[in-house]
Amino acid sequence: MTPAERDALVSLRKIGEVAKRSGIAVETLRFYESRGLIEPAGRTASGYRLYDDSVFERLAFVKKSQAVGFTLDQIAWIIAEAREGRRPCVEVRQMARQRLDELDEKLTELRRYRRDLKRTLDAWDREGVKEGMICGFIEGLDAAVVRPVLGRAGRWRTSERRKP
Amino acid sequence: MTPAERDALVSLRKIGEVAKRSGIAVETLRFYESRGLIEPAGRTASGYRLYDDSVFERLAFVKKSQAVGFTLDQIAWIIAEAREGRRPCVEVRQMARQRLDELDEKLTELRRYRRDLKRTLDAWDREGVKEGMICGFIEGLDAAVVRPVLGRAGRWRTSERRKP
DNA sequence: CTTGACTCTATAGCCTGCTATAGGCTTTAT
DNA sequence: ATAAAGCCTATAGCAGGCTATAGAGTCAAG
Repeated sequence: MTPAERDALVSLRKIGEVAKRSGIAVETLRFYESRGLIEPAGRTASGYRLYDDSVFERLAFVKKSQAVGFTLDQIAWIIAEAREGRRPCVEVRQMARQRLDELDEKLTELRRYRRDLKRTLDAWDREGVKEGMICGFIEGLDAAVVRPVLGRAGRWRTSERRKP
Repeated sequence: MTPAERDALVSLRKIGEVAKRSGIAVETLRFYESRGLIEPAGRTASGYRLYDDSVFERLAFVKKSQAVGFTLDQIAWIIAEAREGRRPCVEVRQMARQRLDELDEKLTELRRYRRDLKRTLDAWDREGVKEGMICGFIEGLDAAVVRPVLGRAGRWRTSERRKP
């Protein structure tokens, strides 16, 4: 019985198999480990990571947490708490609630944004190309359109870290 | 009459004043220049950038273009076209239309996403903390929730660059 | 004439979640 | 026995739009 066969009997998998089964790339799994999201059950004598099946549950947890919108840091924090026997329910709820609020904010922003763009396009269609630098581009937009541009840089959720 | 006074008479401003008037940071202005978005009307003997008032129009153009959702590269392209005497109306319209489509897509995605999160939170409130790793967190989410997670990493507009 | 505000270039960092590369061992299949 | 495939660590790069720092020159006021 080779070592590999022994491992297989107790369901220990190398990283490649975990990647295949989970659909998460090998490099990403190592990256997740570095971020404290997963960890191998052990290592072979030669240093290969060995995972038991609980890693799939863990990965599901990570994916679902991401689906809720948590950052990897938040997820790592939750996992660390859980590992120390705590159940950070209150905080997790709060985090989720905050995400919901952020989401609503973003939705409002995007809708307004979409409305403005639509208006501009319609104006172009109605009035055709006008004077101005580019096809009446500037004229087609009223000053109100010039807003913070969606939290700068087209991102959302990024903690605003700008000096006033 | 000092050189500075002469410049003032023909409305030539140094970068700091442009920054103050436009509300755009000095470094950002230089950054914009490096990206081909603006350029000084000239330089002083000692190398200071001098801008005439057209820079404000230009900056307004940039801001408005950003407000429509164009990337700096796109904006730079439009400006370059204009500088060569072309009026890339057709392309600009197409770009705007594409942005509108992307926006609609993103809105749909966000709405669905919000709905799922709301559902999860409501379930928590209704059923209280259940079994599971973290306060029934995993159980509270059904498999359908585990989706590409908003184009990965909470971004939008980023060109999808993942291998299948 | 000095001090401090301003400007210059060049380069690096931020943010997030990966993705890729280099260089070197180990295991598996032929 | 050998070569391909897989694994290891460490480090760098990407996307996008800035922001910051270092080190040095310039200019205006007191």
